[in-house]
Amino acid sequence: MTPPNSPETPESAPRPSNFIREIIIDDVRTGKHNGRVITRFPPEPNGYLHIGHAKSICLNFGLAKEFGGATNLRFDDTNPEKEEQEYVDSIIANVQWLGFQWQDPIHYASDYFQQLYDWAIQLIRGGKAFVCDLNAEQMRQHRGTLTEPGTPSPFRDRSVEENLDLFARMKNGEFPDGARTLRAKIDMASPNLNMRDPVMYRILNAEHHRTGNTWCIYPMYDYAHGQSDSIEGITHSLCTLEFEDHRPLYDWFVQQLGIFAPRQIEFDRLNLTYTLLSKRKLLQLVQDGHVRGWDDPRMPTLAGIRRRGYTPEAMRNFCANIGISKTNGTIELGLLEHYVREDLNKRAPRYMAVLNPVKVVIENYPEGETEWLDAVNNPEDESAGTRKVPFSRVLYIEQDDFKEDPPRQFFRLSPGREVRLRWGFYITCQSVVKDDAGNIVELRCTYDPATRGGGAPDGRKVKATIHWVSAEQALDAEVRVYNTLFSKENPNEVEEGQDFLANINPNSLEVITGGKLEPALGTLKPFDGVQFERLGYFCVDPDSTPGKPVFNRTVALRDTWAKIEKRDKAK
RNA sequence: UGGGACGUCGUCUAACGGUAAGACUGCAGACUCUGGAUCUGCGUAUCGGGGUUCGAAUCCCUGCGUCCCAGCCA
Repeated sequence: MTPPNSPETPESAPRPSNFIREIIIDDVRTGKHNGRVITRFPPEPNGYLHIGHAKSICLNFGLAKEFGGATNLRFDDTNPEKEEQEYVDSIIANVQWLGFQWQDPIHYASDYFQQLYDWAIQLIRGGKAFVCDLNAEQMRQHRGTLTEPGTPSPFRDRSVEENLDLFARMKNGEFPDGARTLRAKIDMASPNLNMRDPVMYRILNAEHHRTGNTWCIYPMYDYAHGQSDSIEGITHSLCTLEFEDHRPLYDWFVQQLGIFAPRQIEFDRLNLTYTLLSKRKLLQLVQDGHVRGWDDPRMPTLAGIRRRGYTPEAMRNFCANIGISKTNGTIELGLLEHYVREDLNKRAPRYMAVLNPVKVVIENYPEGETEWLDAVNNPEDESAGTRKVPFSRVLYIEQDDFKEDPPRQFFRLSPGREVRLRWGFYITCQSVVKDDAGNIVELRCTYDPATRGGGAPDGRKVKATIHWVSAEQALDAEVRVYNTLFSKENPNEVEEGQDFLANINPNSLEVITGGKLEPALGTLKPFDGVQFERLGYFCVDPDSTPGKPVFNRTVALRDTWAKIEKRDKAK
């Protein structure tokens, strides 16, 4: 197999394997299912997809593709109270954004409601299911505990006829919500709680986003999932570790029904430092206004990271390399950022932008004059070409790039020192202008016309190259700089009586309004990703308006100087 | 105190009875018109205790630790 996006990269580094892939290799080798591999990605449409889902998507689609199979997209829509069309739409868009194509058509568990109902009747006829009149509280009491067996429902031995009648009446809407359930008749003494006569159907007079009011009884996950897999001919049904205890039940239904038996295999859920991957908690962040929405660039949702500027390629590389196992681990955020930088470094065009400007006046440059200098768009990609950047007497540079009293390893501009302006000239700082309060308002510099383009004919060297923007042509921009949403590696680690909200990082969003951009940056479209030289990768936010661009910082560049500074401060 | 699963560098993953390997991070250096990128080097790990074996991360026993399960959620 050839990776589609990297023709120059031979398959030198073999795709990392994992235990599921080994199982499939073995199945294919032994001719199980005639070598067919069909997987599925089965989200419940009750929220937005997040990075954890990306791992599952990459696994399912990746494996099927590798073995010449296919992957179904199936919505597990068996709980109408929590599910909405909005979520269906966003999930479809997210899967496509990640770059995967499912086998047509899109499936829904709700497509199988009638078949599931018919199978339930079959189980009733076989004495394998019964209608139970216990309410939720009573059922809990009968279930027993982790250490004590349960006790059978008093309704367990109803006749087949009575069960058939009652179940039909449940379906016909004769009973209120919660009045009765249909339960599988398995083993109330099983050490696995899932096998203690689990509920198959509950009465729910709720409108379903697809089936409307056709049904007032809805199948439970355990009853619907395996059979849905079976109907679709799924060969390998991959899910996360918490479903291990459900596998015996999954197998039980399929076996009792005598239908095609997929194999459920469980793998570890993704955890990321400084990040929460729980739909419930993400929903709370949105509803309580801690973030600006599901697609807030600080959110770990796919909509959020897309807006943040993370690329599908980076996400796929990340997922392919974190591995699949059964260990409960936590990936460091830095690893994700590594893959983002790696991808963007190859592809993002470079521009110059000054986020915290200080004015520089080139004293020996003529007033009112502008010249256009050539700048390389991407040193990593010659085909990206060059562009013109205006240079004039008044410029902006980054405040951090000047220190009146430079510390030992500071190479940038300071009084009397010469540095290079990227793609421009060598300049030397002659004097510093301050206001009455002592704040620096302006740097007076001179330039060397012989260094045009950045080279010195006499061969003299400078230790630093800094970025800059010509004041006259500069575009004003809002730049949103993001930090982690939580200040703790594990946001769930809290003191007694607190919840994860206590760990929200108050500095997760920093809005810079006085950013200065080189003019070429005005031609970009929303979601375009670029590098601001020496600062990081940024992308255009959809909040941008024609006169007022808004950028999001995707991820900062690795910053050796910041590291030195931090270390020195710690001393 | 039931059942299910899992313990390998700081983190994640590999090694399938035969020299514990890779990635990220960290540190040091080279190079550089981005203190970017790239390149080079260095470092740290088999949960504990027994056993089987010529040989154990791997098999067995035992202890310890972590995660999941008592929804008419998925």
